[in-house]
Amino acid sequence: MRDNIPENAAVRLSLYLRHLRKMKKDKVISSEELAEFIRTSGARVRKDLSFFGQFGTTGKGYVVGELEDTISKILGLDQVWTVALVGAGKLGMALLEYSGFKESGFHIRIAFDVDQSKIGEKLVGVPVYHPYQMPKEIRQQEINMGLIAVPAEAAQESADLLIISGIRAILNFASATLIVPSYVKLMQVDLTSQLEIMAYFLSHTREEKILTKRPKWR
Amino acid sequence: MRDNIPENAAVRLSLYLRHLRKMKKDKVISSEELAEFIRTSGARVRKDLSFFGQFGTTGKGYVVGELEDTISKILGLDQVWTVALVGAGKLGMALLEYSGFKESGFHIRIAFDVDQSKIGEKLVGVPVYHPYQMPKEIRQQEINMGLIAVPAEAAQESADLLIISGIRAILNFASATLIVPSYVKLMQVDLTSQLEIMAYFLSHTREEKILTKRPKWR
DNA sequence: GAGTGTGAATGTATTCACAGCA
DNA sequence: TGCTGTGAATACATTCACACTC
Repeated sequence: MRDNIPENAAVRLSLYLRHLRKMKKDKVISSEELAEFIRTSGARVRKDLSFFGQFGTTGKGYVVGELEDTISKILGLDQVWTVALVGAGKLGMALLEYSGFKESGFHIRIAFDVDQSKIGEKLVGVPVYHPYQMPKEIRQQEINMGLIAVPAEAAQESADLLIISGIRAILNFASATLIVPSYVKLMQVDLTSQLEIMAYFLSHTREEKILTKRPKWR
Repeated sequence: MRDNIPENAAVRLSLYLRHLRKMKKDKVISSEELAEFIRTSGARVRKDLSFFGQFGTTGKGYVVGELEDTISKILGLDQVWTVALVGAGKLGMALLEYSGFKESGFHIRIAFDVDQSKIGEKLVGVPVYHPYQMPKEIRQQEINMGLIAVPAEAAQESADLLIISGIRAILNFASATLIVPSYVKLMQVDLTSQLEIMAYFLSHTREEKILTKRPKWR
């Protein structure tokens, strides 16, 4: 247990969890079954879990409810995480209105924007401040994470402010490559980049590949 | 050149491109400089490019404008890509309104929704159809890619319809693990999952790590 | 001299395969 | 018998290091 955990074990754990949540809590599931859903191997599932302990019953599998709790704890989801939104434009508003966050224990508590007409108001129940108030407000309200939804030009500045304010995890929606210290976890959601990758795939996939590699599908 | 291309070379190429676009076209840049921006090594940049040919000048580096064109071609961005949106709710609308797509050569040409009040209308200039018209319309209008922005329960169904309609690249925003044939490129944008990964990071990063691994920062 | 292009060396992730247990 | 947990084997990705060119 726990020699060295693969970089993206957390990614997979999150996916396992998503699947487990949809299942009956008292069902028993094998690593192979769970793996199939996430498009990986049973061995990978077992190894991912083995880094953190032994949760299965030999010869049986894993009890769904137990495993769900275990993974939740591993991911740190046994607490509420507080989130700050930087940028309350169209995208920012969509994020504020997205209910999925709260359901999963992520609460957007505060927003920042330079638009004077928004400052002092509440948007979807969330108070809006000017960015210069970030260090003070984020510390006071003990915010854990930041979402950046500003234009690309302002993204680095926003990140710098968040980091100065003590934030150690940032989800960036701006189409900009941010530079952050390595003790900050930066994740990127860049739609244009994703489409470009799909374009690459479409451009480079030849018919032969499609025909020869056709797999079992559902 | 071109023995076997790493899975995520396309991801990095897209990032290189983003940086090059911001630079003077006649500047010459070394692999090391380009790498620094993207947080990788010069060797990795050179290797990524070497899969596709030789584009640099020994002893000098790469001409920004030329490299930009080259990478654009590699990614298949020398054409317009047509996109279908499935689900015209809040998120769908935000996607329709997002101007970044068109700037990069991705045009949302058609949308699908089950909401009768939207069908037959145009949203942000894009006509809305009922999903049952997908196979016909997508073929007729020669759409290349699909965006799924429906509730999780309807996501698999939407994917199936897109695939039946001939779509080979799907960007899924629903919080659902979709099953698609391997000849379809599926990319996932799952905000909840991203936040969970950040929670994991925050839960498992100990102070010692922060202190010992402190790096150069800007 | 400076920096590309690339085989060889290293490091990391995934898969294999099986001992051991319910 | 069926499936976990895990070392060993394999595959894959990254980095190193240097011959070669402008």
